[in-house]
Amino acid sequence: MDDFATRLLAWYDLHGRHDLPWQRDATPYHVWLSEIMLQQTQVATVIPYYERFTSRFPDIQTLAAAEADDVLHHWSGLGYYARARNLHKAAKMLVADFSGTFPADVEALQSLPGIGRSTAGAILSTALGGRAAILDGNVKRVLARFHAVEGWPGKNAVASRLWELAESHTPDCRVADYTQGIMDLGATLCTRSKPDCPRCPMADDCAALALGRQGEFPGRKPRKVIPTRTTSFVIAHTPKGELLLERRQPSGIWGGLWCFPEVDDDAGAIRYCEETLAVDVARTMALPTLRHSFSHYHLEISPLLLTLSKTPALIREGQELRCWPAEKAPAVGLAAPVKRLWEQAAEAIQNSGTGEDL
DNA sequence: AACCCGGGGCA
DNA sequence: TGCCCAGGGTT
Repeated sequence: MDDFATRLLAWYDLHGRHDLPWQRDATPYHVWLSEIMLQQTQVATVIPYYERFTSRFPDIQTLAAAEADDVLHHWSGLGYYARARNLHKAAKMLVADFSGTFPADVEALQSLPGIGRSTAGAILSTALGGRAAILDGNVKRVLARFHAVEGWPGKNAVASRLWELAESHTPDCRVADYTQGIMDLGATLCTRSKPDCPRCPMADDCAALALGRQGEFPGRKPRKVIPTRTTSFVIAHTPKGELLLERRQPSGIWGGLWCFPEVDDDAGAIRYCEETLAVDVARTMALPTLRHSFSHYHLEISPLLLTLSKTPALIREGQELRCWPAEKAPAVGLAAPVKRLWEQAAEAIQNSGTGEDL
């Protein structure tokens, strides 16, 4: 075991995190689920989702047998919904092809959707007793600093170098503790901003610290200007007090989730009601515009609440439409802004019932 | 407003 | 192999 691993393990025993929800009963299922949720998402955000998800889907068989809408519902607000679709698909594959148990090798794990090299390494080393390196965001930061690895880890050459280093430091024993420890170090001391070097067990040999350049590693992603797109949402309100949603395409933004029908502008919203839903619009009310940011563009959403003169027939060629009572957002997959808008619309409807005109 | 984050998919 | 895509939270 190299000195890096020795010191890291000693630090982990004293100062690492030992009480995360998925550490309580570190089954492969629990570790897998946590690792998928932790992709692109911080621990504090994940915890409440993890708790809700595991109480609804306590084991892989329950997950494999569940409805996609139910799975997406429990993912709503967490983002990157492809993760949930891949998770569900992988659960079905594990039950069908591996009798519900996880294969204990990196290759087989990586053949499952949503599991790449790092996630496979984490599952194998943390829950299956194997030896494999991981390279998540925390580990990249620790290694890039310790070895002063220049460049942005999104570049292949930089990532390859970091993987080499990750492999070389991974010990032969106590791999689970080492893996958790290096993630904990990155999450608690070797943080992106204001790293706590005085408390760091690696400080003596940290190349970035020696150079006084901790803040410069890992190298930043080259950034570019991102455009703003505008869109309008049709919030159709039926005489029964229901709101209408449409299921989105399985791929792309908010894939497979339910969303208010999307049109170009207010005129398009009226046209949508009259032509697609084939009902007249009694009243309209604009709700406040909201801005939602993606990594590659900003979306400016103009929501228009439209009171329909009668309930529309919902049989449409090639699309899925459904109405739910406005009082409560339905238990299906909803993107964060859609959920927020649903609540705003419900409030606006309630207020209009107490005398205020739409 | 800038920045961060693993993996899938496609040219 | 090298981009592009995707959604939240944090700073």
